[in-house]
Amino acid sequence: MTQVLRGALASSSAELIETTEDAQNFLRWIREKNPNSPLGIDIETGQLPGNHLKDALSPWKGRIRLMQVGDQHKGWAMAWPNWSGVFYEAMGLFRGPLVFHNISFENKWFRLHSEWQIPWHRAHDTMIMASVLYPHEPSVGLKTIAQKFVDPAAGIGEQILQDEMRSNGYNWGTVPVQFAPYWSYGVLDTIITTRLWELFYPLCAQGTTNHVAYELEMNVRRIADEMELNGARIDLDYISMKNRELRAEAERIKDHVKTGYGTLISSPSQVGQTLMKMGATLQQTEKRNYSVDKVQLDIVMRSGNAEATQLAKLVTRYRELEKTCATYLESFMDKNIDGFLHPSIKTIGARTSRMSIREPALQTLPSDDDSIRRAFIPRDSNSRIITSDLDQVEFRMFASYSQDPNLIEMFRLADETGSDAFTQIGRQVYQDNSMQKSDPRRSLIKGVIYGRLYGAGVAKQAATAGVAVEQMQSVSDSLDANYPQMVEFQNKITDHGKSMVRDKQEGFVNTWTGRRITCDDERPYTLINYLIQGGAAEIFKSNLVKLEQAGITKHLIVPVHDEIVLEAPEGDVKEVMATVKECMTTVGWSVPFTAGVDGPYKNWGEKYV
DNA sequence: CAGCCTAGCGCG
DNA sequence: AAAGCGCGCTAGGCTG
Repeated sequence: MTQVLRGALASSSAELIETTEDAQNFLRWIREKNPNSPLGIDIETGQLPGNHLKDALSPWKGRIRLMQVGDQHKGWAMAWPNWSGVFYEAMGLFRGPLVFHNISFENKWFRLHSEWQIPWHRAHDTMIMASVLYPHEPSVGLKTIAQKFVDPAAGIGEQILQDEMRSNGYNWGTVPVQFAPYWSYGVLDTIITTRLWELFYPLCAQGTTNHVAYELEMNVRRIADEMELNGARIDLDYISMKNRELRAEAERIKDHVKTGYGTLISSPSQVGQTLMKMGATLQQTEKRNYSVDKVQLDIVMRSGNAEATQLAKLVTRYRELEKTCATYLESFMDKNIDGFLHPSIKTIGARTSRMSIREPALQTLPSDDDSIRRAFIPRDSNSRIITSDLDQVEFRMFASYSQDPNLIEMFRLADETGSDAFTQIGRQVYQDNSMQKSDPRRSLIKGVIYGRLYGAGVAKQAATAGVAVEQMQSVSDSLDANYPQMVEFQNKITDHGKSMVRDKQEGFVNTWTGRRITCDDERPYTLINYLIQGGAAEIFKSNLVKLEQAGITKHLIVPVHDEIVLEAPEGDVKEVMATVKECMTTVGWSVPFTAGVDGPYKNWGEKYV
């Protein structure tokens, strides 16, 4: 069946393979293709009959329904798995570049449902290209990007398909493959993707400033997919036991507060009103409500009013229980598949290129106690958990950039003697060689340094540390006296940003890979943070590539900004730990990036006790 | 009822 | 002169 596409890209055509003759025509078309010109690949998936609609997008739960292949002008669709053999044959014939928009999606489906696997060395992703080239774009989805760069009408296909599906009562699981709007607009996506490649590839090919970041991101995407597929094993017995216990306590508190005060404990506005009636003083938020966050409740608890103190205590405890149960334990029970969590890793999650993880948010597990992390266990009883953290990666990067000789020497000494960098600074700044890591002055130093990296002023640094501004100012002054080039470098970056904004240009920094990160016009002071946070994220990503090259991708579980969690069979633990240490270390900077390796553990929580 | 916003809170 | 950076999730509350 042939369709001439309407609307956007009107001169393009799409064909559905329904007979062996169609298949032969498709294979002839593939053979005659110019191998230097790319082939776009896209799939449509759906939930299994009787399953939930949301399962349509999960490679662990859904099924592939349609495969589409196309170039800038013409594309083909074929039902899966009926014509999978023809697809495999075509992939064997074509040796040129393959282009996807969001390769991670297709990759995981191919990994779980296909004999053919993506040849990554000649694979491209126009979504990753867009993310690297235009980090400020709010959305890099195919429709949005195509409307902007290919054809303002590029979104019409999806709209027509949606309307047609609705009026026929179809969804992604039930729509017949032969339904023309379905397969023809599926084909259109490959045509659009190939055209995006034509626009973007020259901007990130070898020789361009974006090339290093693009290659890094393609590699990281492949590795992140393997982590998603590996999954994180969780202890369901422990989780349900813990949840029952904490839920019961939460319900008791909730009922008690409802009957005792007539207040819905989970409602900040009701809690605020009740506390005010009890005579507490609360800060107002921008809206009319009173603020009842942790800081305000702490103040209430210290104010002396017994009744208000009691309620504040209950609210604090309730929130802790609610967070633990809802965000973590129950979310894990809901999302696990056969005892494994397969989170979704967005490899360019932040504008600084940091990764983010969803469903569930495995980067935000509590670290002040072990109750959640101990739910994470190795995949089998013979394996152990290992973790590796970069040592002060952002501070080290700041130090290298600053080129401050005292700071560089301080790190050299700290690494040589195996001592903690902030303690080492304390010894120098306070002229006290007996200073230990537990010294309270250490945390002030750490507060000033990270506060600066984030763009905070001394007042904010003092407030965060809970000390007087004068005290913080004196720490800050001492640091500047000892390491003057730190603040000079910071000023250089911010001043450059400010002057760019004054000249009506975007303020930006280039990270060490060449990646360009822009700031909001009114916030040039964020550039120093972007440079460091972005650069550190890229160091960590490079380490992931080294881990893959060392052959231990199958052991990777979850990345946490500057930490990687792994597992390994007990017998291999020693060797894996040595490999991890090596891969997580980067030399060649004025201050090297070092890493610790911890374990082996029987669960992730053992690291936190 | 879905979709969106805010307040609040978890992490590096 | 000063400016806290970056995320995801949940409950309550409001809107269309």
